[in-house]
Amino acid sequence: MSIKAIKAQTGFSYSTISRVLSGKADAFRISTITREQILEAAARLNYRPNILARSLRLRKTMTVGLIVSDIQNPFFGELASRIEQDLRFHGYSMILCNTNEVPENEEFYLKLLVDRKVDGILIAPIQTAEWESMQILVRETPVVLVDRIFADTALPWVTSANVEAAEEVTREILGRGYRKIAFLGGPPETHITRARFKGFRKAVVETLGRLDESFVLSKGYTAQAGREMMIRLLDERPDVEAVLCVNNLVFYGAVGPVNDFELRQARPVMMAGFDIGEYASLMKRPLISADQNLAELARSAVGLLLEADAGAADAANHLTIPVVIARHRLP
Amino acid sequence: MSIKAIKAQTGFSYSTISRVLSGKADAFRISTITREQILEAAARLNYRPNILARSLRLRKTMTVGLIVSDIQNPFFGELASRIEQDLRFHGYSMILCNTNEVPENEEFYLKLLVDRKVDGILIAPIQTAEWESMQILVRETPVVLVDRIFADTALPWVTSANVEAAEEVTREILGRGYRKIAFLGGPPETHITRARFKGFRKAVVETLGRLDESFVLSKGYTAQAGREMMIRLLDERPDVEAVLCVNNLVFYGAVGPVNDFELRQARPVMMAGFDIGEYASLMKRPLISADQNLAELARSAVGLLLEADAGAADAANHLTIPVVIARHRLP
DNA sequence: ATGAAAGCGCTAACAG
DNA sequence: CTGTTAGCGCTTTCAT
Repeated sequence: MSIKAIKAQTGFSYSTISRVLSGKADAFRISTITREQILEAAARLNYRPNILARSLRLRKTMTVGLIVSDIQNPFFGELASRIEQDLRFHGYSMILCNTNEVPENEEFYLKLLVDRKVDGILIAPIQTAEWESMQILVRETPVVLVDRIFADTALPWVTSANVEAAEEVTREILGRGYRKIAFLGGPPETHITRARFKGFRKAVVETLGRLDESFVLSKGYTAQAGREMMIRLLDERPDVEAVLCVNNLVFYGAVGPVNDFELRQARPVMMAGFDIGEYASLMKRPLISADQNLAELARSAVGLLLEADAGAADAANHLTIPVVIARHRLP
Repeated sequence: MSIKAIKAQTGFSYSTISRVLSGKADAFRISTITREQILEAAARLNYRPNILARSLRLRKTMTVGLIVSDIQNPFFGELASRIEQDLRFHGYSMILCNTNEVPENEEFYLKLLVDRKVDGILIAPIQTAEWESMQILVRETPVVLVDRIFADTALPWVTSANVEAAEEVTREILGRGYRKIAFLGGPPETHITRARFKGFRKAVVETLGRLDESFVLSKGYTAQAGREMMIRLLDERPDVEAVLCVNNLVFYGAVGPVNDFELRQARPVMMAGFDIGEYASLMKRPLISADQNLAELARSAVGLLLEADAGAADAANHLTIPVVIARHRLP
């Protein structure tokens, strides 16, 4: 009823009105007087185009979906925020979907987004490989993986230099004289845990000759998992001197038990983790954080997706972003 | 092209196919054999309805927008997550918009959501009153305010019992013998800051007879603001004994300076704040946290919105949810 | 129990 | 420079 209303007011046709309203007046050399009348009527009637109708007609929604596993995690909060800003800069809106680390939700949202005819999907997947229905959906809509990725896939992805970062942090810990060093991981088959453990193991094996398996735990990416792993570790290996946590939440979960332990034993435990970022200032303890470059991760992911959307040949579509090591309260 | 494809395969008409596919087969007493053929063809062709077309036709998108000020804040992360779950339970999707505490973005997103024909909007506003263009937009789409609200508005809202919670926390601090107690607020004209300060002042004045204004600061809701306020407070009133922070981020920003101060002065400062939640376990310090009931806040907000969407008479549409006081590392 | 046809609001040939 | 018209994919009277 809306262009129609302007038509009723001004007497111009659908096409002319549509042209003026979507900024194509110049291209069609619409007369100034006509433009003015149309724009005036539009303003007066408070005209707003119906995006649904436009999208249906153009087969383009100017919307992309972002699927993350845990929006309560400030890491994903920042990632989502940055991606949204980048997308908005390019004229796209974002629909944010939160799977809460539940694999079934991943399929649900993927379908939802495809049904909504989004122009593309960014996903930090929970699952460890392309599942069946994903294969089908992906044929319709460009998908880019970010942060968490599948090891072997033709899909474009962008992730951090996880192996290198974990190795560097571990070497730093070893360089400070700690020997009994543990790793608290997420689900063992996930890319992030595998990559970070790989770097950790490399540094330990190359420095100490061997890795003591009783120092390696893996359970999940949540604070709850971190807490449980740490309690178990301190119980089974009370001689532990340092620990590397696979992500921020595992670190946050582990801190409590470590604090208690230190009080009882009067001996500090060195802690390190990924993406502690700002939250390092809450703690009085020394710590090392490998902070991913979220700005770059977001920018690259959006870049890859928009390229894919524009139908670009998938050239260099696998990107790895360096990680920055930050030392807190350390000499 | 999609119902059309099934039509081509089965020979049935648009109407019959549409009826079967949208579960109205019983109502129209479509014969079993027909249903089977249609469903079989749909499955084979991997049919998915075009939501855009359906929404355009039905004038209903089954989507609501949520506008928050800072999605990097785990508080809003949890709020968004809970609201999304509740909405999903009722069959709605959610578009999440992040204003980053920038007022202009608020208007931008409000327009965007209205243009997208969302069925309703939930918003935790930055601004302190209904601004002009909001008035217009709101005529088209139901809006419910959550957490941050406007003091005097006919719009439905749900918020926490902020005055009472702040008062209770302050009395608890005073009851523990602290006298020189400060308040770190957000922007002074915002509802949350006003309400929490009101409770704080009431407890202080009733207990001590008067409130020393040099213990009251207000700047913003970010960690940066919290840090700056705390540094200034410790500089100007180094005799301060306790501090109540208006929200979690202000608390997080304030912790660093307080830690340093305590080390220098060998005297502890009691800290309290809102919605510290899980993050309390990161810190070794005693603290008091007034934790909002996010589950209930989310549930109520969604309830009010769906009622408004259903066109219910706006009966009791202003809800206040109790807050829980949590003591950490305190006798 | 099924079909024909109109219309949601918009854009883009095509026509002048 | 402007207008006519078809059609995006779906739902829904109104017929039969």
